[in-house]
Amino acid sequence: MAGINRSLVRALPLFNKLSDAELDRLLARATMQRVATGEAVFEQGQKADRFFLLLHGRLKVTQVTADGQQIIVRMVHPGDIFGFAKALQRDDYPGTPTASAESVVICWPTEVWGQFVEQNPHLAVNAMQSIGQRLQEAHTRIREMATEEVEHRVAHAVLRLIEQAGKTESAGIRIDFPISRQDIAEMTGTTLHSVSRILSAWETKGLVEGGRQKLLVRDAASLRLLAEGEAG
Amino acid sequence: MAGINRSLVRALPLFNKLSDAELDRLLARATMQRVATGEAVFEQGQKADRFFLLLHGRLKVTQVTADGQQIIVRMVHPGDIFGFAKALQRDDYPGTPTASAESVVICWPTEVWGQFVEQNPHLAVNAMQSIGQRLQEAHTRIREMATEEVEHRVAHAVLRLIEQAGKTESAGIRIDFPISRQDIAEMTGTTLHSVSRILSAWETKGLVEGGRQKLLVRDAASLRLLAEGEAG
DNA sequence: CGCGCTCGTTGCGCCAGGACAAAGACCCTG
DNA sequence: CAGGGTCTTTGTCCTGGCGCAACGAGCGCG
Repeated sequence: MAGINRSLVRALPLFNKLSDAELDRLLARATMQRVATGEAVFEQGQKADRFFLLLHGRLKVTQVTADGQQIIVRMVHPGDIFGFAKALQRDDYPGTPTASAESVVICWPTEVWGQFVEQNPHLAVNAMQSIGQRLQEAHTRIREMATEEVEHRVAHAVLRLIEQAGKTESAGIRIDFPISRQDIAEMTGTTLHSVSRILSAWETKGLVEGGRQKLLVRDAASLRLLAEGEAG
Repeated sequence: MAGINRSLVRALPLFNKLSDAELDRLLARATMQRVATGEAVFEQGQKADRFFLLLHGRLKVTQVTADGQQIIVRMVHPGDIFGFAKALQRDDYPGTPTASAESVVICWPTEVWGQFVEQNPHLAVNAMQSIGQRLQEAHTRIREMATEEVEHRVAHAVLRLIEQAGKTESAGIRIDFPISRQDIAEMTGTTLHSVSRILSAWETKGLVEGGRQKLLVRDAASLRLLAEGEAG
């Protein structure tokens, strides 16, 4: 498909052991797609006929419960694969990936996955490592939700965000995409109100600097202390 | 290795596309090991040099937090692989699998994994599906912990247990291995006390029947209603 | 067969944090 | 630059469920 930046894809860990020829065959089956901010790539419950790779931008994957509550399952960063339902033995997508920022994805029909793995075991190994890491993260989150109180959980979430999407500025580290208090609440299993209170308190202490859909971490070290230690 | 029940292994979904010859080569590298109740197969933090398959019995995988709190990450059922850290790009085991009942495991050196996947992509695909399901379960648990209150979470946990380890008896469905209130608490992110209160209440309503390390579900349908619906 | 240990039950007080409410602050649009 | 929508802040109240404490019950062991 014309338009896909081949060297960008080439550099992804997921494809690190593929030959150029193999990569080309893979890209030949791919389609590129632009996703505007606020738009969903697909919807929860929809039949899973494609899987995706995020090239640019940022997505948040949400799930809606039966009673309408929403949670953010994870963020998708550039280079991540998502919409992998079929390979995970599901017929429908378990969540909805929505663009938090202007994004570009490429996608393949699900059949392609099986075909390529047969010919190239490395791909499966790499994908498994990537899914394995997601599993680790999920377990970490479960542990946090079970044992830590809200302020610690929010601290951990923010630290994770600057790790995965932090851009160093003169005043500190900025989270590189628009994120609301509501988003952070849905990532940590609390309410918008509690997050707002906590961030305000941190701002008073000089740990962070807020703003509409913005967050700048001034003092990551103190935040880390707060996240780990018992004392605030 | 002598002593491994080949037809039992043959029947596992994980190996469903392997030829008999391939299976034999795999088993040739395996070691069998008996694990007594209460004993750990390995310890959290230990260097991951082997991976495992549970043949018989039941394991609970726990993680301990820095401040000493414990949670149950998941239960391992017969046929499940565990201790997969290396394939997931970790050097050490993230948790401790402890036998809840007399168990038998087989294990391989981690190097074997890479070798076999190269020769047999199906194995990778199967393993990925299995890990994918674990990821789904983890997300489900995260969603529950974020949105549901304790009684609902406990209901879900118990339902999951009878699904994965339920033995139908005349009076209802029994959980087929010793499980304490503390265990259920660690699975649902609450305290032993709350679980005890909840189960007592259910017993009064005739939904379950308790006992020391025992649990019998008398009325799974009502429990399911309680887990899903808003009303108790 | 009685002693001790582990596991389970239950009562009570307290508080983190959720629910509700209302008022700013910021941004886009016409 | 006025108006409306969205996001955020902050206050007040209220409750689920945790912490603490003490007791009861089943099980294994000498």
